[in-house]
Amino acid sequence: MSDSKPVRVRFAPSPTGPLHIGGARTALYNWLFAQTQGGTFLLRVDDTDHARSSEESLNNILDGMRWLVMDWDEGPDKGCDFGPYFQMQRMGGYKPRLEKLVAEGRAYPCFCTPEQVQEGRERQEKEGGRPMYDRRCRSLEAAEAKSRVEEGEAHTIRFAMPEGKIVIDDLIKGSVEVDLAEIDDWVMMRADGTPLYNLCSTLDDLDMEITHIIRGEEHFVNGVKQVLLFQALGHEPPRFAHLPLILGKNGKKLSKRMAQTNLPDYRDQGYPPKAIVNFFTLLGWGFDAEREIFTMEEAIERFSLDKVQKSGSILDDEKMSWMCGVYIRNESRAELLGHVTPFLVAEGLCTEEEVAQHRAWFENLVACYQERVRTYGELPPKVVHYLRGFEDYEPKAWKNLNKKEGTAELLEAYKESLAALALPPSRPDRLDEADTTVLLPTDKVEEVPAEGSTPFLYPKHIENAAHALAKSREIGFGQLVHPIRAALTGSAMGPSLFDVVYLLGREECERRLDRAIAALSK
RNA sequence: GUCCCCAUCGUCUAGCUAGGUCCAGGACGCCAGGUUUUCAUCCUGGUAACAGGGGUUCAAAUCCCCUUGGGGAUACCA
Repeated sequence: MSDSKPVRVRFAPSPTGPLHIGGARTALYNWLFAQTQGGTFLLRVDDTDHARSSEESLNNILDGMRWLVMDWDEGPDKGCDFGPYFQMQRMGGYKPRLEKLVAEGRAYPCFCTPEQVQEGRERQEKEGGRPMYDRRCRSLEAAEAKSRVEEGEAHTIRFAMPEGKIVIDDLIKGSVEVDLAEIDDWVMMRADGTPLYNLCSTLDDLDMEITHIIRGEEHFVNGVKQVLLFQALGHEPPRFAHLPLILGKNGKKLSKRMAQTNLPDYRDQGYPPKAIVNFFTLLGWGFDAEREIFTMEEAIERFSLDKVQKSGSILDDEKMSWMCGVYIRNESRAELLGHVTPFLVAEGLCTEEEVAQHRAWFENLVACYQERVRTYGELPPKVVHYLRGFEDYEPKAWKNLNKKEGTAELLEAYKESLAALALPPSRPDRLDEADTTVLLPTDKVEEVPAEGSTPFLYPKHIENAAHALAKSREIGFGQLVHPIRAALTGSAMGPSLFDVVYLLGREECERRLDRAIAALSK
């Protein structure tokens, strides 16, 4: 039984486009399986579709795998015993065995043109049968075939399908009986002499001692062809596990219309890779009855192929989004800032140097938005006003400013009350101590020291002052807070207002209050 | 069309292998409350499913059959 051999699995993408999320999940399940078995996970590039393969796609796939932290034990960039890991570089091994199969009558040259084959298919379909190659070249005399080949006549090599039935014992689908008469005499080698997927893949899996082939369900019929080829070659085939597909919201095969299908897009928008991996692991497999958030280490402890769902699953991007939020909320402020910085820089809001210089302030800033974003990419637009100011008041904010008579005067009073408080200075004169001593957001601060006992004012103290002001003017706290938020941020939403005041610092708060007062008096 | 696979809340799933503990559990979403200076987070509660029909059995979400529905495959693509 192949089970006794050391487990070796492979992810074998064809570099014809960016890494698709379906492919990423296939890779993930292979990786997971290898981990659970203490086996080897290798990456092989199935680039026999030379017309569509590109180096760009290859790099894209490799980057995507690395981003998801699925490391491979063997692959294109690693020197190992079973290389090379590009099929196009393994050509030498294909020809002799192909010739042997022809000599044995297990494969045969076919001189039909694509057009002739197509006609044959259409005719059969019209007659109510299955659209298959009519196998006319299979009955050619061996000698005749040989001489035509030697004369250089264009031909493909087809596999001579045996008769009868075969039972595939799929690790996910279970036993499936297939009538061989349903399957074409498939082409192993093109007329131009280049080999095709089912040939290369089989030979490579054989040579690389692959024990388990885990891949998408669309390959199921290929599995039958490959088993037959293994047998024709006199070898025990590996075990197969065909994963159900990921479907779009309408239950149809996932397409670009329905969701993002390319992994790089998720990375570019700032989805946390761990959340993606968690989510895709869960899509088609259940951790247990109660939990859906888990680490890969935990998944490895209990992952098994026979627990994989047999039916396709619809990608629910709302749930994925929720899960991303969970992961972001669980990050430390330093991790969060590390992940967000590239997005801030890409938006031109700051440079890496600035972040490094004012690390404490930036950590406080992003920490205030940690519960308000689900991807790293959502953060920059929310914090742009701290770094660049804002152009116009949002309609809702403007309404909050204008709701009542006397708001300008109220803002003036607030500004004066601020003058009495020990607010930290605004950037660029900000002091690091202001943000290393006082950590935001306040609702995560457990204990606030008494006012005056520390050199820096806590947002809580700023809030106390605001309460006092509201009381003295006999207005509700909300009546005070809403216009101030609008004046300070141009928006009606955001973190605790006094965290905002703290982050902005004295001069900037005064500036923005003045601006609002001026705007109101127009 | 033909062949293969699948079928639990709108969605992801637990339960099905060894039928009773399931008038079906969790999560996302949604709805309603609570916390709160807004938004978000958080907490509480609610909504909602065994596709249909036949069997087998004392007993079926769990086993069998049919129907229906969905998916995949039918390339000198992978």
